[in-house]
Amino acid sequence: MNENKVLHIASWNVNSLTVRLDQALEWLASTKTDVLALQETKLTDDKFPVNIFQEQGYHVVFSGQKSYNGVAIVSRYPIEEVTTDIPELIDPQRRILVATIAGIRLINLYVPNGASVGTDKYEYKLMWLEKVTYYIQQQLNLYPKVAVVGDFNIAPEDQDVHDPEEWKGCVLVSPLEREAFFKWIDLGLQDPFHQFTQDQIYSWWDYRAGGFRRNRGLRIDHILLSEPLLKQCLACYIDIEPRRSERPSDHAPVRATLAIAK
DNA sequence: ATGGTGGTCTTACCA
Repeated sequence: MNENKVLHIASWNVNSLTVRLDQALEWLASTKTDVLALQETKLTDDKFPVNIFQEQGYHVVFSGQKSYNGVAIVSRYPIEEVTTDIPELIDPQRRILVATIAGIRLINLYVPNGASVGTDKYEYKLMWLEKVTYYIQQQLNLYPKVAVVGDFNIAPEDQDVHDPEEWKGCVLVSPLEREAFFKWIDLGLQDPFHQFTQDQIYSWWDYRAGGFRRNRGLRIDHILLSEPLLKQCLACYIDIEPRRSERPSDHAPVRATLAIAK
């Protein structure tokens, strides 16, 4: 007899794992999340709370630095073939963490913010996106099941922006950033989000000026799936609840449910 | 009303 099972994967920019550790643990447990990609942990590896996750029954890998950036993967399933650096990009900033979990090549990214169009940080973002494109292309050739998840710092379309006119041409929505996003789609990755009916469109709201209260948000956190994984995708949505918490991250987690054969 | 908030070995920088 065949039993249908599911895998819950998610991505969440926690903006300091130190501050958000209890929230993350509670959210992991209450949502039955199997695999969680974290961004902006802001922790050096020696300070990562390995034992706390292990005590809760999770495997964990991480790549961190002091004060800024930092990525991690928390998983109910064993984590294999871990990569923190890609040959295309020599970078002290810890923004990439790749691993194989339950037959899925999971690429966890914290894409540079880009500050504002025309700055050095914007140029770094475009360069970073281009280098990672080559890496993703290679991974798609090596693995049929690829998930690229994380804080992309790109809102792909105007429907992902609360006020497209106000944001027109700004960082996070500029044409060159969107072009980079759709290059990844052209490689064979797909964004399942708009294939499902959504209550919440946005994944990030600026802390300033009552951004969340006024729902002035953008959808910049994503889960992209290769074709074999897309066929297994039963749901994809943003869980706004953590953003309502006391002392929240400025990002809400994005989730996907994947059917797995048992 | 052209700002604001929040995080970090803080008084500057990042988002």
